[in-house]
Amino acid sequence: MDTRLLRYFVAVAEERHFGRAAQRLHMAQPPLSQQIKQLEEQLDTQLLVRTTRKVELTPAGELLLARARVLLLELEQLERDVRLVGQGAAGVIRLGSTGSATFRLMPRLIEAAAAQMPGLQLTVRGEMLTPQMTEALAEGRLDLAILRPPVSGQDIEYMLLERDRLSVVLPAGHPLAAEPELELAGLRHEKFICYPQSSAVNTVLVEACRRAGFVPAVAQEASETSTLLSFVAAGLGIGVLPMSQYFPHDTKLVFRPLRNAPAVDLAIAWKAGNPSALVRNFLELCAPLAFTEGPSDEDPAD
Amino acid sequence: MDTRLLRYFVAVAEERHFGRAAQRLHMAQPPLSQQIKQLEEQLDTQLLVRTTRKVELTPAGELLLARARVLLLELEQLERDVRLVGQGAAGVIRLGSTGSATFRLMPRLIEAAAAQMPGLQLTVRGEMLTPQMTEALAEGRLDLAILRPPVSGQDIEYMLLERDRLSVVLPAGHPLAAEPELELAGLRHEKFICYPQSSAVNTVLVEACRRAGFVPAVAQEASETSTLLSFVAAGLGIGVLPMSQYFPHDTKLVFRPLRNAPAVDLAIAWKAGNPSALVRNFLELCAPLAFTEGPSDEDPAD
DNA sequence: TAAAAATACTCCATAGGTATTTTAT
DNA sequence: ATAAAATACCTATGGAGTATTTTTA
Repeated sequence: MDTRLLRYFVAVAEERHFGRAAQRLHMAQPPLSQQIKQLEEQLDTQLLVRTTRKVELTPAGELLLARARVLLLELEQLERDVRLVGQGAAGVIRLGSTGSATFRLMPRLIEAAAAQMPGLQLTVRGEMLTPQMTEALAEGRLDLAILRPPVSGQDIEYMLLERDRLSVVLPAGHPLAAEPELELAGLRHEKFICYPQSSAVNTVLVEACRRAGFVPAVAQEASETSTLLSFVAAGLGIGVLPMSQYFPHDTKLVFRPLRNAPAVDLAIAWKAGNPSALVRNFLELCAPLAFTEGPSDEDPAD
Repeated sequence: MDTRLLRYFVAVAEERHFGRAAQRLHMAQPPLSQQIKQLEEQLDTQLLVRTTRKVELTPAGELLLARARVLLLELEQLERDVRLVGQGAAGVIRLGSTGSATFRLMPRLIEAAAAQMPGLQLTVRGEMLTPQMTEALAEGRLDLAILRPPVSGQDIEYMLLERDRLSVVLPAGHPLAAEPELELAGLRHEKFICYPQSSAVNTVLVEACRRAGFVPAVAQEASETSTLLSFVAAGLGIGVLPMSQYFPHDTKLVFRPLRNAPAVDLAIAWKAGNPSALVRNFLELCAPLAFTEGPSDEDPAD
């Protein structure tokens, strides 16, 4: 059974008149009569009772009319949806994210997506680490990931969203809090509250310390920024983290910039090759949100 | 979008191979490639990624595959259902019935219908009177009615299902209970518990009494048989009702046949003209259930 | 280089058009 | 008598076939 025949039947059944239905279908009456007859033969069932004065539906015709309408609407909807997905205007993006993007960058992205890509459904998995995310991208378990470069090796492309710099967070009474700006080398005897070993920030920190000639002493690991800050506030050690992570929530904490602070970038990454139209559209949406030097809306000093 | 194209697409998407899909569709590969290309052009959307080694689905293709399968199944189901309704194997019959058929005849009909016409849905309205039912049939509010002839006039056809005869029911101590068989004329001085005036049984009774030379004195009307019998048992009067209504439920009641008992028939009626295939099938199913003399499985005497 | 999809072309089935007839009110 | 559907016949679009080329793993 062809959708064309269904459309023809619905037109005739609704108009109860072959002539008017033919007009509505932009065709002549005789071929319409033929096609309806053919439909009835195909279904081996009389659908219409015709006299020269009126056209009436048989019970089978009533059933067909009701259900054909629904089917045709569903088909139309399907066509629309396929078009939307094809144009990258609708669909699901599985987005991984580092924990430190959750509170500043992610809300902006989600807001922008909701406004500009209403057909997009974002499935966010937060609190992931860079190697986890690159692996998930490579294996197709994620479509996009917000992570901190560097990216180990293969098959991952990315676009910078934010260029950030490391800064130091100290407990309020700490002697180094007297200095307006700190040197990394001056921290060699401190105890550090660190992000997990495999995290991008920790990788950058350890490498920077190595260049400054020491290995940082890890007092405690903390996988979330809030935990890390509370450990620092409790005096368990000092923290080193991206400036953007700071906002003045606690008087027991003091932030100090680092001279020649190592850069930590935030980027959106995808598997190299052909990202889907949807992913491409989302990346276009991200591009204007990207900026290259630390936060501008908040002052990280003190 | 044509169902043919959907079928083609589903075949290719499932086989992930144009050649095999073409085989499955009993056609050559080149026209299949062309048709899929055409579908993609119609939808303005790439559905498949082809290389010479493998065929893969785009997100739009995945969506189309999933939903096209559903749509095609629905279409198939619709075709089946229309066929069933067309052949009168499925659909709804609105069946009216006189109250006195509810306990003997109706269960047999319903059982037979459930067994032989599983697609049939019977909507039964019981406790109706003959004139109500003929009117409802004429106006198309009922498809069939189980009623007692005669049918007043117009446009109603019927088939006899049961030929029954009137009998008398007496309170146990009644003088007439001594007789094994009664004459209607002998009841001229009795008080009667009657069915409603417009009921078919009452019509037959009044006419029979008129011919016997009297007008029955109505002590009480009762629209249901059970009510009527309880009034008789209470000694409020005697009853006259079809033999088939009797079964020995009460020792306070005595049944006696009437000599030359007037016939009361039970028939199934429909609007004259072209009953639908469904109604015709149901009538065919009823025909073998019809019988012409009173109950054979139960003995109405005493 | 070999398997598979795409292209080029040909053909014919059939959807749709026009002219006319039949039918029911 | 007339409006409307059915029939008869014709045309041409496009779906499907065969032969061949292109592509990429």
